[in-house]
Parts: sequence; structure tokens; C-alpha cells
Amino acid sequence: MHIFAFMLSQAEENYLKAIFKLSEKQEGSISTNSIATEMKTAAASVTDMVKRLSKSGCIHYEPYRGVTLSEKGDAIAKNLVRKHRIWETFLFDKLNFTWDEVHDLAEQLEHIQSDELINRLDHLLDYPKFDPHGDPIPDKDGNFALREQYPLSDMDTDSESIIIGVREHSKTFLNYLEKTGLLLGADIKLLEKFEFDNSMRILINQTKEQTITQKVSNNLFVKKK
Amino acid sequence: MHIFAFMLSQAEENYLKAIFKLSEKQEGSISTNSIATEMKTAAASVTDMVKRLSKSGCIHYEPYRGVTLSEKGDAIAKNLVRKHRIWETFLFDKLNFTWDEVHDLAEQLEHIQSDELINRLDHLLDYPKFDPHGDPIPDKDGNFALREQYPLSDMDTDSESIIIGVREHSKTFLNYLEKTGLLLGADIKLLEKFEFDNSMRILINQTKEQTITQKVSNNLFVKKK
DNA sequence: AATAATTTTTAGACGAGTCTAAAAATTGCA
DNA sequence: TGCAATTTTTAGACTCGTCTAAAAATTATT
Repeated sequence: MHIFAFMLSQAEENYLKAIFKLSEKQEGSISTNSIATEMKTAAASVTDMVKRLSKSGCIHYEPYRGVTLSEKGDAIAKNLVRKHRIWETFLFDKLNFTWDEVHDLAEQLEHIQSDELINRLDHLLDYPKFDPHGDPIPDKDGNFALREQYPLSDMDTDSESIIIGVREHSKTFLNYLEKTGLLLGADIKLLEKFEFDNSMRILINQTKEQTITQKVSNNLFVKKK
Repeated sequence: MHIFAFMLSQAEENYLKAIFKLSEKQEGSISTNSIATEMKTAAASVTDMVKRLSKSGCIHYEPYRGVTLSEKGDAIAKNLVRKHRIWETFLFDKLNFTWDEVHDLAEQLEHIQSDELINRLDHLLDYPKFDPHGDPIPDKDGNFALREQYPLSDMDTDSESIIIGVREHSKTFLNYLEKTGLLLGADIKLLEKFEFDNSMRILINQTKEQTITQKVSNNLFVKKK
């Protein structure tokens, strides 16, 4: 990971993160409007900011045509993701915060300016590859670990799998998972699929039977056992 | 420690910290000019800010008469000191940063908004009473541990003592201490005092003899053995 | 292809936090 | 006590990040 010549403000960093997130699930350039939606801010504010980010070389911006991350902006965004996920792992592993508590704190901590600090946390945590949500932690060079993950909804009846992540990170969802015991590492046997509403009956950790909706199975990542 | 009704900006927090620091070594009200010097900022900026802090009830401000911390401002400042010193202890104890590296990082980390995070770090560190510089860490209610400390310059010839803190926190000084082995916990025997320039000859950890200037002995806190 | 609907940008304003230069108040001193 | 020196505040300006409302450009539709 390089040292970045001039420091960005927290606001600038948050915009880069949002653009990175949108670029992940959408090819091509990102519209200012979609950034505004993602950041819960006015479109005019986005236009102002993308001009600044363009001037500092973090993004490519063409009026009315949206933006794309430059190589520099992409590296900064990936470093932010790395910092966020390492902090989440620290909070979860070392300070016993719960799955759904870590995000908001990491949102603050990711802006601390020190690569050395992150690298030492990484070492303390023994170089984790995935955060408490099951999301991969990029290494110093921005490389994400591949994982063989599938949405639970893709699995076959009678198959067994292990929960390794979530797609949806909303508090309400994480809370639901916590309460029902659908935790990271839990063993899931798919007992039955109901075609009429795509819900399914599952066996959690060989003990607890439960019916879950498609919304839940769509948003749970598992790996085959 | 209370939960503070409305959140302060980092700038506001830094002003409160500066006022707290100045109040510690000076009775009565604090002049805007001394705040400007402490914060390395223009006096006019201080006037603007103290008006804001006064409006939010953190300080008492009378034009041309300086400021004093309100009970609320005092509690906020002490909480910042607590956060700063707990982060320093974490960085030193758990991440093996050196004495002189921890300050700048803690300066950023102290602004993270979460008392729960600090309390859990406190627990992880086993409720330390002093930070790596030997400064006392206030508890949740803002109470500082008393320590029986004296500047090394106050000790008598032939006395033995242990280094428990520093007064001056400049990088150059901390660096000097690191290099010469004058570390926290080091055993110091005072061999000789030279009246003409107030320098002294000391024995460090029963092994290393060294001459130090008054500037050094003034700024090293020790406890009697 | 012309017009309607939508998206995006511009224009102008605001608050926070900072600055310099000038004015006002306080303090020190003869 | 009155003038000089110092401290402090005011005035006005600037940047960053945000907003709303209006204008301009793009896209969709008939």
C-alpha cells in the first residue's frame, strides 16, 4: 500500500468509499444521482464534491456522464475498506462487541490516518482474511481473498453448509440473525424448500429447526460443507 | 461519566482540552491569547470559538476577561484526557508502539465518539492507572489517581528512585530518553550533583553511569524507592 | 423529430472554522 | 492621572461541505 501524497478529509474519503461500493455492483461510470442516494445527500453537493475529487486526481469526471475511480482513488477506497474491516474484526475479536455493533464504530475508526496502526492491528489479529460479517479483508496491496460463497437460497435440499457471511448489513437484519442463532460459523442443513413462497425449513447446528423467508436465505452467504 | 447531550466537533474538543491543560498549571481565568499560543492559532479565531463554546455552556466567557471551564466543559475535557491516555496505553501495551510514537495517534483516536469503546479498552488493559508517559488516567468520573512523584532534580545525593513519568512530552525529549535508556521503570541512583550548572551524575539500572543536565532532571518524574 | 420527463449542473446562500488588518478595551508606567 | 503599550475583539474575507431553487442538458416518448 502506497503513502498518499495529500490527505483527504473524512467527507472526501466517504465519497470515495461510496463510489467504490457502487462500482462493485455496477459496470461503467457512476451517476452523481446514485452517489447522492447512497450518501443520503443532495445531488448538488455531489456535483461540487466530484469536481474536487476530480481535481485531486482520485476520480475521472465528465459533466453529465458520471464518474469512475482513478487508480489512485481505487487504492484509497480499498485501503478504507481494509481499515474498516480490520477495525471491525478487532472490535469483535478483542473487545467482544456484537456483529451488529461494530459497523458504526468502524465507520469512525476507518478515518484514523496511520497505515502502521492498521498493519499492527492486522498482526495482533493474526492477519484475518474475513471480517465478522464474512466480508473479505483486502491485503496491503488491495487484493481481496476469494471465497467460495453462495447465497443460502442457491443450496439444494438435504445439503449441509456453514454460514460465512451476509449480503445485507442493515442493523435490523443483523439483529434478526443474532436473535435466531444464524451466526457466522453456524451449521445449516436444508430440510425442505417451499415453492409457493420460496421459504425454507432449515436445521441450525444439528439442533434447532427453523423456517426462514427467501429474503433471509438470499442474504445469507454459506460455503458447502 | 455522563452522556453529553450534543456532540462537539473535533475543533471544539481540542479547544476544551487546551483550556483544561492551561487551567491545570494556572489559577483563575485563561486569556484568549494563551489559548491562541497553546493551539498555535490566531487570537481572533480563539475569540470566535470561545463565543461558541460559551453559548453551548462548556465555558464561562467574559469579553476581555478570559474564560474558565464550566462543570460540563471540565467533565468533557477530563473524558478526553481519559480517552487519550487509554488509547496511548493500548498502543504501547498491545501494539508495541514506542513511547514517543503514541501521542500523535492518540490525538486522533481520542475523538472517536463512544464511551463504551473506551470502557472496553480499559477492561482489556486491566484498568491501568497511568499511561506510558507516567501520566495518571482519570476514571469514568474524572478522578485522577494521586501519585507520589517528584522531579528527579528534587532528589538528594545517594538517593535511589524509579522513573514514573515525564513532564515535557516533546518528541525530541522522549527520543533522547529512549536513546539514553531513561525509560519508565528505570532505577536511578543519584551519584553527584554539580552546583555550578545543576547537572547531575546518575547510575541507571545499577549499570550505566551518565551525566544529565538540569533540563532533563527537571522533566523526569520519579518515585522514592 | 419535437416535446415531455428526468437527470445533472449552476447560482446563491449558509455555518463552521480559519485568517489578516484595524479598532477598541485594558493594563502599565511616567 | 493621562498617555503608551499590550491584549482582545470586531470586521471582512476565505475554504469546505452542505443546502434549495432554478437553469441546462440528457433521455424517453409520442
